[in-house]
Amino acid sequence: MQSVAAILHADLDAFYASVEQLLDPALRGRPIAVGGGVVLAASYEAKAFGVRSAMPGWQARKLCPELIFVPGHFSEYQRLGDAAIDVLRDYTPEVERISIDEAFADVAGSTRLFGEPAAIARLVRARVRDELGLAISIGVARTKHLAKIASQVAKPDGLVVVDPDTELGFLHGLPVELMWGVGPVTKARLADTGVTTIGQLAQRSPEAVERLLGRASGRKLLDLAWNRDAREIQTHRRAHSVGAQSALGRRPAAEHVYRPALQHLAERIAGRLRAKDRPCRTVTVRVRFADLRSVTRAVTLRAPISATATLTEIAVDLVSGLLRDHPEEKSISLVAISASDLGGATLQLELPFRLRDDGSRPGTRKGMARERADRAVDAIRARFGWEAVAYASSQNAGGARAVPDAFRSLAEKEL
DNA sequence: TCTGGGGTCCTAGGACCC
DNA sequence: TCTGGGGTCCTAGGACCC
Repeated sequence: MQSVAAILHADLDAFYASVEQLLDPALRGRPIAVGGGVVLAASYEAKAFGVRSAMPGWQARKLCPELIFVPGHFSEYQRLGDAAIDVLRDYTPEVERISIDEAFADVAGSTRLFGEPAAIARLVRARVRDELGLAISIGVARTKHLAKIASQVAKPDGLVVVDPDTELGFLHGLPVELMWGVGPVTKARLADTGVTTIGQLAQRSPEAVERLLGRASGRKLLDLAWNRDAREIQTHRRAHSVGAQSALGRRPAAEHVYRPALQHLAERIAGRLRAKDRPCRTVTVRVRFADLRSVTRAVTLRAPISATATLTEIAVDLVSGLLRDHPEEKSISLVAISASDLGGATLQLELPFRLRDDGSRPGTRKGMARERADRAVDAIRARFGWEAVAYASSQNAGGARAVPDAFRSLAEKEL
């Protein structure tokens, strides 16, 4: 092997639930779930009963009658997640954060200062335990994919180092669903052809796997099965899309239902676009019907937009068109907006003939009014917080079932 | 009692241009 | 007069990840 095993994958164990047990000692050792109407996260004690995230609250209670629901300390999750990643950064700047509780790190350049990768992993685990009170599992391997699998195998609260000389032996004994990109559907398709382990997958011909899973997915999966993974750590990743969605329960497919919901989503999205100066050119909406089937509609504009009112109007138009195409659907259970085709972060100059957000020329009465309104709202929110002001029609759009906005923010990626 | 929310990537087909 | 094909952009749907 040419290179050493110097990629770390670090993953905080049952993160949200562990933070709650850290904050309240009475919760330690007990089955708990963050959330209420729906389980946002579960402790290991709750998982032992079959409780999973995204599970409806009533179902979780049925599986585990002693389950304790806690509302969640979202700002603490952010603080402690950041702090744990910062521990990794003390050993290398080559850190790629995947989510609030998970990151890759390349420590190949750090061994003279801090010792072997495995020693660095032990240091990180001990410091996260001592300084933050949290368990973090780490996998160490030559590639990202293998490090990620190793950290999964290491859980709970463990360390697994995969030696470059024995990596295929380690990999091939494991079930296929541990691989990145193998979910329930792919797992079932593979099982139909007798493949349940990564080793069995590796023995299949490329043609057979590509026929089964498609060209790109098949190749990718076979590469991973042979640990051919050339991906490097990416320290600065920017999002390619920004979206938001809102579950509605079961509501009539009528404008008085979806307009306020879309308005609220558009506010959140357009605010993020303006904050990073990354207007979007493509707007996609999704509507989920009562039977959980969902359909999408998209439009790509000639000029990029970031005004809340414009995004709202486009989304409302797309959704009403979509519903006209499905007259048989009388109720909807979710609406979503996604903004993509994002512009660069460079400041846009006021070119005289450039089309504005709303398709009008700059300086028109409509365009100027929208800009003034957005700028005023952005400024108030920057000073007094998001809740300080709302566009009239989006008030109370969330409803009692909604997940708190603070929870949503945790999953947002850097724009 | 009925199933969250924010993202990425891939496939297939059509429109359009050269 | 008929047949062809590649490339790009866009839309819709789906699988997957955390």
